[in-house]
Amino acid sequence: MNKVTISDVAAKAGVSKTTVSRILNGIYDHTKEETRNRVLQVIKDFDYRPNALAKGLKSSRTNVIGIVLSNLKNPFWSTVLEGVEDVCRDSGFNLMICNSDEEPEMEEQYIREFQTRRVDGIVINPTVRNPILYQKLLEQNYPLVAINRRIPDICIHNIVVDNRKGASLAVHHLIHNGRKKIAVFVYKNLNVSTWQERVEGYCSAMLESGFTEEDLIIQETDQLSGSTKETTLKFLRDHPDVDAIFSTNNMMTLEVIEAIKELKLQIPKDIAIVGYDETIWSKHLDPPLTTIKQPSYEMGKIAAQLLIKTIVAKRKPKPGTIVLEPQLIIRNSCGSQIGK
Amino acid sequence: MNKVTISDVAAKAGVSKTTVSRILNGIYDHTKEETRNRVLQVIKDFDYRPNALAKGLKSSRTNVIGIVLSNLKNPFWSTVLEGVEDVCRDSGFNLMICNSDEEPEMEEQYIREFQTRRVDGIVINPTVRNPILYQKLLEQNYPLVAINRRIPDICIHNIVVDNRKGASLAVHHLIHNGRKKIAVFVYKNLNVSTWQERVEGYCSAMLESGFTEEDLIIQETDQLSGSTKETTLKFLRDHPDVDAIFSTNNMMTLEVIEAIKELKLQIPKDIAIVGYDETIWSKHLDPPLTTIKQPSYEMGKIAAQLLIKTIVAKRKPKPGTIVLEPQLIIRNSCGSQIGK
DNA sequence: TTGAAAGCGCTAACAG
DNA sequence: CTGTTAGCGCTTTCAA
Repeated sequence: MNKVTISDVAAKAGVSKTTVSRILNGIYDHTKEETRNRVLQVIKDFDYRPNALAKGLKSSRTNVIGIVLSNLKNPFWSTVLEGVEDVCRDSGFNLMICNSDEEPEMEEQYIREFQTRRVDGIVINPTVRNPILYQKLLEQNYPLVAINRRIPDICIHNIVVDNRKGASLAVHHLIHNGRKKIAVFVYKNLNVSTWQERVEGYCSAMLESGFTEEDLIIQETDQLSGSTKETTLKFLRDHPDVDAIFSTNNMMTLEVIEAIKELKLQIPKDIAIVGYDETIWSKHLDPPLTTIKQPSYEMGKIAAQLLIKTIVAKRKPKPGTIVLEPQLIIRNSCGSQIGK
Repeated sequence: MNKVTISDVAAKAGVSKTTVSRILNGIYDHTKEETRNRVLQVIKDFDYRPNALAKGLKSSRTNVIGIVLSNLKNPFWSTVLEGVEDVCRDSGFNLMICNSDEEPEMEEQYIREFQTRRVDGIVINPTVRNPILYQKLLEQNYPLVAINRRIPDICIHNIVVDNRKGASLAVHHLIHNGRKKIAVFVYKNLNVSTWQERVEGYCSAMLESGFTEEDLIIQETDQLSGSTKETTLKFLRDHPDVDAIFSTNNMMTLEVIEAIKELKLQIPKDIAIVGYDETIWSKHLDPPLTTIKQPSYEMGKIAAQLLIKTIVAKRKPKPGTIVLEPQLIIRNSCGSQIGK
């Protein structure tokens, strides 16, 4: 492969490894321009590339960060990844990626592997089921930023979107469009703050708009492909009076719509629907979907920036929770009224 | 951070580093069970983790592979990535990812960085505009597998999907559904074999079905968001007699459909449409989209398996081109006729 | 302005 | 069955 080392370069240029190293790292202050040019020329001639392993071993900085995600299939995450990638590129970092698949054991194992590889820091969408692990990382002072989900009781960098606000936006939009029986659909999962918060946001928005506890309709559904469609079918038969559904996930929304159509109900005439997450296909659905957009690219970008800053800066940023704002994108799935 | 090294473990256990190293690497043949247990215990007590950098430096194997993609946004690629990820997990490899953004300079730079980090091999969706680079990699014997696009004239591992076949499937389906004026839409890009091949497949399928050169309608369009919609609008006005469009890309298809609807034309009554790539949303479009499915997950999986095999095996697999089969998924965007 | 030398943490002959 | 020793390719005092 690439067998040329710093010694080869030094020998050829008739200088010491030290000098080459200095030049490599831009420490020009102490090298004569002449030698510098000579060395640079040799480097080019040899197509020499410093071995990052050796460098990292010595300097305990690898300029690599890791990201652990849990579901690449969801375009929400590819967008986050893009944000992270762009920042890495601009900061001279490389990126390692892995998939916890929502399993705490996998999450723990991957984090260990990342540490083993001396990755400088980690961006993670946490399963939230490894509190002791997160705590330990914090104590080790290991640069870490958790995104999308809140990690309770542990003071680490945490970047989330305001899910209560998002839900509130959705519910109010529905109410302003004259809907009277509004249900919320949510995946079963006790540990995930995002979904809890969306349901909570739904509840408070309903209550503060004059609805009562009895008006709250919360339908849980399974994340297994296809099962939301079944759930929706059954739900719609059991609740013929429901005239609006707030669907709290982008994949879920697709199945909800499918079920509605299968029952020959019309959107938005019979049922209005607000989805969560703006995707490439949202506006191409029939009808174009009104949805809550999350700043996913920004989340990735901010997370990576924050992480890299805590890695390189002397004065580390104080950990805390950064809350990003969701946004209502109005299209035609709730009726024609514009704005709220 | 994690300051405990192999020496600490050795000292504590009262053995040499060699012994610890052997145990770490599962070379149990030459260690007494008693010492082994003692060492293992110390490792656990210390929560010791070998430094992968030092290991890689010594053994010139990092157990990391790199993947260079060009467009994370497209779900086709997230699926490929998933395939690669799954194989890595099963084989004890970690994955570095980057985004060439379709720019040859970026591609070259990232490949260099990967080599600098002593990544054991690379999976790449090549821009195909760096022939000398690919050639050099081949000569260096650097493990590399190119996916999705054909690299002409260079004998490296290359995994592609049969695009002519895919196009042929699409065109024949359209013809069997009675369409007479069939157009193909393709992105402008002279270097990308996938798109060329789809157009060629369209042409041959048309010609062998009794159409003549004059019947071929090839519409190029720009990859910039929104511009395909404009192109389609203009196209449909200029070609009012066209009754079918074969759209060679999944994003493109969304815009084509949007334009068709804007003109109040009906799918499939007025215009039939076959898309390329099966996505999560294909079946939820209005009407559900008939499309050519590519085995994207398999492509990622096979690529990673092949790459890892050439990395670890003594007898390297012979490079060559592996062709995967596309598949026609029939839904309702071409009329109701089932099968071909 | 430059270089010698001592490691970073690990592996792998080679000896015992 | 276990240890000694010599590096892997780089950075970084310290000295010249």
